[in-house]
Amino acid sequence: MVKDKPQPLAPLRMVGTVESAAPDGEYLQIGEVAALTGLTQRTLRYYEELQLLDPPTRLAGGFRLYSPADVARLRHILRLKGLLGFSLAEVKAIINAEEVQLRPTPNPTDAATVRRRLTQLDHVIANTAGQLDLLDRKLTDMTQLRADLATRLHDLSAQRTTLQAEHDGAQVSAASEYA
Amino acid sequence: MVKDKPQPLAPLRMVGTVESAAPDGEYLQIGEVAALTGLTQRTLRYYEELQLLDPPTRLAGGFRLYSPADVARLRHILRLKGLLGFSLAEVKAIINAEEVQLRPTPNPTDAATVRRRLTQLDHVIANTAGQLDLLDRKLTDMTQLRADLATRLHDLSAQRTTLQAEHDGAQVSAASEYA
DNA sequence: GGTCACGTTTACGTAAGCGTAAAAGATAGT
DNA sequence: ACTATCTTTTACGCTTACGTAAACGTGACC
Repeated sequence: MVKDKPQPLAPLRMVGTVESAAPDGEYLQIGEVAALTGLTQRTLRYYEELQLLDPPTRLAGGFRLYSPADVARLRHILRLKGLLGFSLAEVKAIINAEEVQLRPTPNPTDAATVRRRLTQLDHVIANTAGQLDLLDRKLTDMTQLRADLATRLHDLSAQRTTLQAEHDGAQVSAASEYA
Repeated sequence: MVKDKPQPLAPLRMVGTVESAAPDGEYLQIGEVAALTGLTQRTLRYYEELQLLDPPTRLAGGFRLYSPADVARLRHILRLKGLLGFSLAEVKAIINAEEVQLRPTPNPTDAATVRRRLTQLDHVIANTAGQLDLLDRKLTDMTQLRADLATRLHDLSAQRTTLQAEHDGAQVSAASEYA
């Protein structure tokens, strides 16, 4: 499961001139983010290429600098993909829809604009509700699976103890032969 | 999302001679199984090719006949794949491992055999426990995601009612212009 | 200023998981 | 026997989600 080059994680922690006048606080380089998330650098660049991640700020030399927000967004992507099984294209659509509604109304009390935002909001709400439904279905299914697995594990343990006793018994009788 | 050919699902329910002397009860043809599971016929044949499904019994003419057990196995495959995100190769390994331990010990009380079965059992138990752990991690993560989604949905609804009031207010004042 | 680990872009490669068409045979109904 | 609807196998194609190499620049350190 080792990806990329061996990359024995080494020094390199610079404060070289940042281009985007970023306040530089908890910014991470691509290798660190990769190690943090278990992804490869290739994958991070790929996600950026697909515009799942917005272009990170860059160090003067061109090195990517990921903000905590970038990392958070990445985590969100990963759970949409890993937990709900969405494709990257679907994930992109979802997070784009999410971004849209983050501004709490710029308050342009124009009637037509408000109506447009209303129907737009309704779409987003419907989508979110749909995701919730999907998630709930998955949750119930997984709970069922969990029960099945637990039962199976229990049965296996029982079988094991039985076998163990059988084995000990055989050993004892074998030992008694030499007693 | 429509797969295969349109296949307007038609008659065809025969009792033509079954080859494998199957008692014929709830046997289904491939198209019916496909409709039942949401998979395509191609996918069913593909799974069979990967030996995820064991070769179904065939009608004299060569048509596949799936037993309820086959369908059950298929469902199990689908939840391992869909819920836990295993690849088909991993699924195959898992169900193979599962099959092995279904026989409740043929009772060959040979000491060496018993020991082999014990370590074998231990492996299966470890794997099952591992799956349970994975599932539990997923469950907690999904619960978290559910909470986030619910919060978001709540916020969106609140935003909607606010906007709706705003809209109504605008309508009212506009209407009052003509009163 | 050399070195070394880390980063950059560009581009071809690939494995999984099917889709899709082609040509043909099977079943049931008329 | 004819037809409509199912099924069969064979085989090439395709998309997603990255892997992997090549060639080259960068940042920090000695």
